[in-house]
Amino acid sequence: MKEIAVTLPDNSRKSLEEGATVLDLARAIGAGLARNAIAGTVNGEQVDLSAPLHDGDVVAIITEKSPESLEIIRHTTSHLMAQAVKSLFPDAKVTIGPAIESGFYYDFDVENPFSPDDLEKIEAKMRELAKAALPITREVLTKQEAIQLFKDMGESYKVELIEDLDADTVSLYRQGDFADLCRGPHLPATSFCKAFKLTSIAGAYWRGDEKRKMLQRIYGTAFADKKALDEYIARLEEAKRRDHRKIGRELDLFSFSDEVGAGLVIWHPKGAMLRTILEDFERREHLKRGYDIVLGPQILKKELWQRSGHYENYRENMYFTEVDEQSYGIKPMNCLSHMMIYKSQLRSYRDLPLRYFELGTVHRHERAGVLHGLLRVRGFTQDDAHILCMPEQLDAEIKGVLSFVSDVMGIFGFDYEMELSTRPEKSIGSDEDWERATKALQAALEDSGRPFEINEGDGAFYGPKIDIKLRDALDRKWQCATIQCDFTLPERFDLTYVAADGERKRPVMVHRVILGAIERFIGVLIEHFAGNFPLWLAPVQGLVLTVTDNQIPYAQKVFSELRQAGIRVQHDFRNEKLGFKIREAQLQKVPYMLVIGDKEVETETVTPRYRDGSNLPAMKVTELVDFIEKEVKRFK
RNA sequence: GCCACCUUAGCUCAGAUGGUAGAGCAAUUGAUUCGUAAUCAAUAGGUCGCCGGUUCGAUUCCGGCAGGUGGCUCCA
Repeated sequence: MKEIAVTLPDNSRKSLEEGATVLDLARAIGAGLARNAIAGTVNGEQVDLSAPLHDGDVVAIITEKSPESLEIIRHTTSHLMAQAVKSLFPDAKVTIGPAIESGFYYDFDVENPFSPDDLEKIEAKMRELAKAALPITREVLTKQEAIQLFKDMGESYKVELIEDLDADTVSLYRQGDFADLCRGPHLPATSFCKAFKLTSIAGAYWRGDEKRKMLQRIYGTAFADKKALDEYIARLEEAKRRDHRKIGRELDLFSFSDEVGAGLVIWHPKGAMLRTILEDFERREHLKRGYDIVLGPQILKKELWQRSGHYENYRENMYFTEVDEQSYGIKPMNCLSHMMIYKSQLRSYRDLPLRYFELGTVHRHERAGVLHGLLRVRGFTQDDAHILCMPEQLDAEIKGVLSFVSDVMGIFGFDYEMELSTRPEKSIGSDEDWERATKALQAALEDSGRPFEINEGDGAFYGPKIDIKLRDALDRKWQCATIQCDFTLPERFDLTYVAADGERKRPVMVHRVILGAIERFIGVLIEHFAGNFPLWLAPVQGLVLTVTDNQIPYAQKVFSELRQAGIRVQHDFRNEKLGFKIREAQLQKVPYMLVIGDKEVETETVTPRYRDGSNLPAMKVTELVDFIEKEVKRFK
């Protein structure tokens, strides 16, 4: 018998008989490894345990503990689900079923949509099939054979997929009487699916195209073992507790009203205070960095929107109002007034860069189905700025914005993800402009030292952009900061500056937001802190509590002194037991409860209790003010 | 906009196979003056999202609309 040798991850070599598989290798290394093995990596490519090895291969065994195992487990579980669906609903046509970040899904074309009861039936069937321990086998067919096979099965979506594939052969996985087109790899048998749960049903367009048929998508999740699944479910429950819509109501921050309109936020006193704190913070930070604060009107003449191209490209999302036979567009963006400010006088290269900052409230008619709490609304305020600069200043300006983003996110304790979107097929502007702008964005990203992704062809038609995304409690990504280069508007509005040589030149425009929309940012902020805002952001920093009615006169004095010192305090002098008042303050997540009983009256002090339950020593009001001011300065 | 589901008191939720509804918390009133997560009692509170249809009768069945939830699509 011939022997082959393979290399393991630790660079050791192992000799095997010719024809040995990944599983044979695992066995040769150890029985325990063979038991835990679920797949392998050969020369950098993931393969099944049953894949044969060749002389010189570099091989690694994937076990349940390997980071890459989750995707394989989920992918196989999605096949298991498809098998269950086919067995319960033989008329269902299968389409695609990948693993995703939080689990997996599979799309089916069925006559009648699935009901929640169906979900339970399908899950039960999956358990039955898993228990049956059906081996999962791989075979390779020619494209023609595969098309014929799926045609015979009546799986027209699969036929379409295979026809579009750019390959001579395709691989097919079988388990029991179920077969699916798939690249793999997969678990060796259905019994390896040990911990899964179907989570929801949704509609989804075939191939993501809203003009094509809507399929039924079933979402589920799967893990290596029950413990990990339970942890995931616990995380979901925690996310529900942190939901900004729930906390927003409980802390009385904001509301929506169908009498007012969908997607229009009503800020209550505490929410409006939180907003104001953020806005003040923003104004200070922008002034520090050389921005000028500007302010434009809410409505601008329709003709101006026609000139900018918004009327042509964005009209569907705009609100209009007509007065005295003149149509006005309610602004969906803030750029136009900023352009008008630039144009209000002749600009010299010595004036540039100009950075106009506006906390600009905009209205966009987002489609009804997309609204989501504070995270997707129809009226919102952006921390918007437009930088007008010479092309050669672009690099420095973009770096400046990125470091601004980094500073601000650091203060809030947010981690974020960055994406660079490049020139789409439909776009305007010269190759040279695009290249310069894209390079500037990329250089700034590289300079930041953080990882980033590139979305080829995903830029705006008027220029490339950097998107910065934060995650909500459910790990959904929301775009907050964005930096976009724009070649159109300076052109359309004929913006110029006088260069050193006396020539008129065209400035470059950068649109950018740091927090994005204040509404969305607050939504993410609420979930991030679960409503426990740090002292500098807390709309109510302290609550003065009396033990009995006897302390009210002194407590009143303390309360006014704190107010005068600029501390955001409220009081609770109700005739309730202290325990009850503490409980309420705790539920309101007030950082400091300032307890006043006979002791404090006598010594002219207050005893602060932090919301984590710890007590500070009794202190004078002036000491408390100093303490709070210090904490606020540390953004704590 | 599309698919599915949901809408009952301020909030969280029960409920009747069609005969106009209940709990807890909150609110109000009274008693209690009690030092670190719920004092006790009483009272009040709902055209059962809105508009149509079927029916002797609709909160319940059907249709439309509005709002919401989870997705899809979109996101200049």
